[in-house]
Amino acid sequence: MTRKKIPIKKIDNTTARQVSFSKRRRGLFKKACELSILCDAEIALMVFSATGKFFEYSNSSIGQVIERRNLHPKNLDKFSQPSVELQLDSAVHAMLNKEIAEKTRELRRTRGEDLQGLNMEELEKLEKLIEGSLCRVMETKGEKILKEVDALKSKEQQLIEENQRLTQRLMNLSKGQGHLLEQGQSSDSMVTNISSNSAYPRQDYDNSCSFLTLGLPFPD
Amino acid sequence: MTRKKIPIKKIDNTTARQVSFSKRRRGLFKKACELSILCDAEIALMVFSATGKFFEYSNSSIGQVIERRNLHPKNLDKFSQPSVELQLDSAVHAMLNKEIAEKTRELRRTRGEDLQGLNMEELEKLEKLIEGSLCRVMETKGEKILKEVDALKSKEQQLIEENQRLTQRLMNLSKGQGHLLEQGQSSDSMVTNISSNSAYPRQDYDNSCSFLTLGLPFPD
DNA sequence: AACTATTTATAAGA
DNA sequence: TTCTTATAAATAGTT
Repeated sequence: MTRKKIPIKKIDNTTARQVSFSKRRRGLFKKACELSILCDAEIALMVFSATGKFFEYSNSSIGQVIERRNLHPKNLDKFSQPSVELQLDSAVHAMLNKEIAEKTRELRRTRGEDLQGLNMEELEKLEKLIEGSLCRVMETKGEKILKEVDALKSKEQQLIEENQRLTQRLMNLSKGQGHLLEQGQSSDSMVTNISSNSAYPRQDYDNSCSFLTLGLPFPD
Repeated sequence: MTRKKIPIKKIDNTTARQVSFSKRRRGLFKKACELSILCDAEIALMVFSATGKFFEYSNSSIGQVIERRNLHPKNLDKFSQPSVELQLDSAVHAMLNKEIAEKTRELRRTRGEDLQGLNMEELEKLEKLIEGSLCRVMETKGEKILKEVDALKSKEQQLIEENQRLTQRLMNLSKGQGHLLEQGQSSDSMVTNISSNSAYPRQDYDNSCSFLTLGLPFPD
């Protein structure tokens, strides 16, 4: 297709044919790859050269595509013998396939794709549905955050109490052996140290606080 | 590859993606066909669109190519298709049912149901997804409204022109037979009557105005 | 579905 | 095989 237009028939010259095969095979695979990416398609491409060399491309896996092809309603008949059981199976397949197709279409619309066939009323309805979905997700998120804040607060309370107990013990000790406090710290700064050094690794109180135990980021 | 170079990533716009899919699929099949003829190659090409439609090309037969592939030393029967037998059917059922279950669960979550098992990160992701869906629906709705407003405007223009023509004809008539106007109306009120009595039922000019021809409600 | 300005693919030559 | 280049083919955006 360039220096000269060539007719679409087997290239006579063997060398030219092999060169063309290499170039065009690469071109074909590239096009297949682009199609799969651009248009979200699943593709399997198998090529045998005239000399028997094998090449294949698939964005998923050839086996997967072959299987999916065999499941496709269009190809079911090629597999079934005309026995009653198999006919039943085919009917079941057809039903299941139909269900999948419906769910797929519904899902795509719920994601805001394939909307051109809808009229204004249907669009309004879909909009309301999605708004509802969004509300529920946000609500769930809000509840989760509140729960985690509560958990944090109670953890904080426990730590404060623990601090107070420890401070008290130190105070009691220092009454008996006053010189020990001289090399120590004020009780205020001690609170800080105790909470950051001992609270995280300990699991004594509870583990409902997923921010701490799961390393989740604190919401903004 | 034309008016503008496009990046090789999923095309966002659904319509554009579908159009591109059609064009490129045809191009790909043509290239495959040319390669098989020019270079005497055996080719099998299977394509599933994002919406699940299936297309295939082969210069021999897909089944033959698949078989040849399975025989190829390179593909030491990894897990080639389990030949046509009964075990296939239960596997097929299982797979289809699994697919339905997955789609159902996905659909429920997209609707904001069954959210308890999700962590904060997943909730955020879902929220973004649904927001995107909502945007697309609202955008589609907006486009539709604009289109219909445009259609209405052009209809209006046509009616005005029709009115002017009719008025002109009446004027011309009245010049010839001045007395006829005495029992009639002014040309102003005539405009109103003409548009409401004769314009709606007529289809001479076009039928692109879906509010009028389909009886759609006018957006608020 | 058709058009067309560009980009991409590629036949021939080196 | 690989590179170059002149030309044919494919196709994105538009109508």
